[in-house]
Amino acid sequence: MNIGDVATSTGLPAKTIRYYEDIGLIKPLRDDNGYRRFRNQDVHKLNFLGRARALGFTIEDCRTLLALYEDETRASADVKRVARQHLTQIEAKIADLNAMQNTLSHLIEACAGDDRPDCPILQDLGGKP
Amino acid sequence: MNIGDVATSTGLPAKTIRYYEDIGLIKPLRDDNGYRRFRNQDVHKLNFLGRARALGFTIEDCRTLLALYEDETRASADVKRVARQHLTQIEAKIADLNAMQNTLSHLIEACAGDDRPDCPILQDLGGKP
DNA sequence: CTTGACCTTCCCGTCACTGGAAGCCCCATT
DNA sequence: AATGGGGCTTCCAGTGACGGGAAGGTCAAG
Repeated sequence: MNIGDVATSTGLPAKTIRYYEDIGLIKPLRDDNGYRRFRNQDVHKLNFLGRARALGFTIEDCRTLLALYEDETRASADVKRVARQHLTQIEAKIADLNAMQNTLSHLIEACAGDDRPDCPILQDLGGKP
Repeated sequence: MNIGDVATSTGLPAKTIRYYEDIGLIKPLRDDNGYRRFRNQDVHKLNFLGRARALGFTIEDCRTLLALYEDETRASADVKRVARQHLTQIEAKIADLNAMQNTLSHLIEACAGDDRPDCPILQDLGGKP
């Protein structure tokens, strides 16, 4: 399989696949013409990476998870730890965003949104005294 | 006021303040020795920027909002539109993160987290058939 | 033989900073 | 007067995870 086919089949952009090779996540073979040749295991890894990225894991987490995935002697505790740390970060982000959403939606509600200049949003940002 | 005092009083790092000048958000004066001299209006703008950034607005949004803030003839509708677009993006991010959190927390619950290799998290990422 | 779709590498740009180096400037102490 | 320490300046490079686009090689079809 060439990169285009792999891109189609995994849903990952070719650019991303090349990038993953650059940073050593996958190691496809090369044909004589220099084209990358992807084996099933490469495609499988890319699907793994795509799913892990979709869950928001960082590339470094993905590297770790992939190594654990390949390691038959892994302890599931190691996987769980990585996942739990990531979950904690996600929850922190959700909390931040919820706070922003709260503030913003209140301000928006309070704003007339007409052609007059009075605006509680700007008042708040300006440090309404 | 020199940059250090402004950093202390606004809570923004000096680096960030210099950056904001670089990209034209503020225009402090200069003393003869080349030091930036910040007027009250500069500090006020920086506080505005700090609050807008804390609400997650992009720098370009901040630029727009600051311009509206300074424009006595603004229409509050313009402010509201910017805020609503941003709120929409925040809500989209929250939805994404909630989906991740959902999936992740279920997977984590299902994982024994012991010294055995069996792991539903990796099974899921590997595309459990 | 040419066209057009692939593929390659390489370099720059993104966003909002952050770190660090090299070098002035100012004040206080010795 | 020299020194020390802090603060200030600029500039350059790096972050994460790619994406855009240029310049050029390769391949199958007509």
